[in-house]
Amino acid sequence: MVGLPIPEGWKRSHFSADIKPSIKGEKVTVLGMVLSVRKQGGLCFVILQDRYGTLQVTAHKDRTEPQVFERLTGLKAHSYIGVKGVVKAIEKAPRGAEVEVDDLYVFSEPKRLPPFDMFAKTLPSLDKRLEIRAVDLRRPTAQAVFKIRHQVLQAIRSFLVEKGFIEVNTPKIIGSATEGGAALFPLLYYDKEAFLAQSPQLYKEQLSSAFERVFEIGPVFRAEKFKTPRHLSEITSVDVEMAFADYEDVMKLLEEMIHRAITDVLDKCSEELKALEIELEKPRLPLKRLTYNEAYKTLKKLDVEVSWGEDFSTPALRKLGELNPGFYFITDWPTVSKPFYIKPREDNPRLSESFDLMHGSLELASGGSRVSSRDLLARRLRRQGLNPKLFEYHLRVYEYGMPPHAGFGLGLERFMMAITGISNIREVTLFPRDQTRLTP
RNA sequence: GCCCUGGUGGUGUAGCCCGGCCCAGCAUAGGAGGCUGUCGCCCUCCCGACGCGGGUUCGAAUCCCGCCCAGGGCGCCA
Repeated sequence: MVGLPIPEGWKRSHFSADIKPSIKGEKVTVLGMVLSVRKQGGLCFVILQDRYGTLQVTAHKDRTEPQVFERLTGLKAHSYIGVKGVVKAIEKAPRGAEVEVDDLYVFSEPKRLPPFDMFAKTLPSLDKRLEIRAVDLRRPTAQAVFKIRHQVLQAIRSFLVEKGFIEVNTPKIIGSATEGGAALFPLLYYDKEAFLAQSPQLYKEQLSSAFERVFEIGPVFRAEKFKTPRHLSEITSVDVEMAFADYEDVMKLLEEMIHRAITDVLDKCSEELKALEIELEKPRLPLKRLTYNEAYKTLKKLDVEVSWGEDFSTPALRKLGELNPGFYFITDWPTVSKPFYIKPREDNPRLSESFDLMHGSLELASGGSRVSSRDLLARRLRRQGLNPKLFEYHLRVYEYGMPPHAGFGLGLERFMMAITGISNIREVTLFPRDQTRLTP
């Protein structure tokens, strides 16, 4: 029976969520995956999981066809089945209603056991689960993470669209580094050397001159050889760029965007939040804004090692996270610590119009006002040791005029970590890529 | 790349410091059976493991060396 098309009469009539006391007496066909089978003498309870949740299926020995009863009680978790039966309103049943089996169709049974139990308190190591990630994702708690992720993406998209942004996609195969540095994956592009894009940065800036407001949600690639619970080689970046705006404007946009995302998750994902035991709170706007210099002084006072002009070390960020739980901005970074396209402040060029969005000690996003003068951009490139010739394709656009613009890039997985409180980025990524993991 | 910790049945762990009491304990999954309102059911019985290679020793899961793998920390960043 494995591999056969869905047989006559076995199309789904109801989802689990539709089985309520109010439709008692109706004949239904439900399809899904078996989570558990509990036999109790002449009674059998099967928990079936589908797209919308779980449902109890019951069989009484004295009321069910003997073959059907035998087949049902013999089922293992991870079997994909169809059940025809009548909806009963039963107070003792999980959702106040259950389906009493008349007929059963088994689409597929597992040939082997997954190395974990669907409800187990103790899970196998993440490493083991990732080897058969799709099976791991059958666990209700694992699913909850990605249902929340979906809601976050929906919220971000509709928020940005409402604000007049258009969604774009830019090349992921590029001919030269976007921001310099060595953190790129090289690849062979026909007979040329090419790279996987580490950011849509330059493209989105260019596009902001044509469309004014653009955003892209897509993968970016980093070849950094880091093995930490918050780094991956491939991540999803939410990139936003806006003409006629400065960093204050886009900080406001960003905080409203995450507020909207969290609000929507609270409204629409209460089941998932419950499954993950998350106490999510809406951040209060405006978020706290801490300047780099303020943070620097605070850390210095606490005898944390800091060096002006450099990014904060991990231990320093941990300290800042202790002092500032939740979401906050660190603004006005030293110009030397930021990429060439970040605009120095007019009143003090040693500082830049830039910000990082933090959640505790975790960096979620960074952004700022951009340089819109071609000559300044070329000068900044040179000063950072980059070859302006490699960026000719980019500088060229600026010769034809460029509006002032600003933007940010938000790491979607990092944001998911902040929302869910999950401390390993792999756990909030369907198929994570890191130094050692290239499959599945 | 460096530093630190750890690898015991399908899975999660106890045992390791202080070698023999460990033909390795517990839980869960799996197999057999029992149970008519369970709800991560319950009860009885069964099955099943010391990462790999060398060494020390009368004797190694336990001590030593090498390798492999994993987790954490650091640098970098989202």
